[in-house]
Amino acid sequence: MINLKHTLLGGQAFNWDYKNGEYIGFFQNKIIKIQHNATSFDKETSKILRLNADYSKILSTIRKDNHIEEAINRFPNLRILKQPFEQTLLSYILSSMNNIKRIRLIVRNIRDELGEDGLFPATDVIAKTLISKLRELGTGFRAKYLKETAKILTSTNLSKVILDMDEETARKTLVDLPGVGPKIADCTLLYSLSFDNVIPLDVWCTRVLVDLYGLDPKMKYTDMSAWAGEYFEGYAGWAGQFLFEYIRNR
DNA sequence: TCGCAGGGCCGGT
DNA sequence: ACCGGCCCTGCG
Repeated sequence: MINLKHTLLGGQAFNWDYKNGEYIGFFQNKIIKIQHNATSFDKETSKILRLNADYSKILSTIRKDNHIEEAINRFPNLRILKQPFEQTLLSYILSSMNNIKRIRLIVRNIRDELGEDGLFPATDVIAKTLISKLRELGTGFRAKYLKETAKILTSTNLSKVILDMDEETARKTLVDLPGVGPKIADCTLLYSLSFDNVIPLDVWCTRVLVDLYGLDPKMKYTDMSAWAGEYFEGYAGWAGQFLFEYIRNR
């Protein structure tokens, strides 16, 4: 059984709700529903949930100490999602200096005011929306970043070519976008592009690495990231997700 | 109540 | 490399 609750409603997606026994996710081109007790999934849902990932191998690789062990036991069958690129990137632009509850609210404001039929709006719609309108929806200082990045996505073939890039090339490309720094780039690399050894170092994950793993809090982002990547041997992203949920819910 | 902090990033120095 | 500022609001 997939841990749908913590996978869909945890920290890696902002577009799912739980209602009447089913999880409902809104995307730019479709609504996806998953029964809470589902044991089989259609092709599309399987792809999003990454059912073909070698879960037992991932777990056996990252089980390196008591902290991660506890986190895994606390959130059994937690998965990393594979989410559509543009919506993921745009949503995470809203995450900077924000909290999850409010990010979820803003994402819904954008859906309700700019989207149609309950869908998240197409990227070109966001690109054409006035900054003032975006600010009305609660985006704050991120409004111009959201619009500018949306404009770049609609006027280039970035969304297509990034799918064939290696990790470093993709990261550099992402960081060049307005409102996208190392953290948001890493979220996109992991939650959409499936680079499993990328660990988005937000305040929570940094706190874990400092408090539980003894890293120097003054370490630079890239150094801390490299440490985690080596320690968790290819699956730092998965380890980070367990630890993130663990520390946020303790 | 009130001040801090929230899945950071940008621009100036 | 470092640091102040930033929209807005949830939370203790």
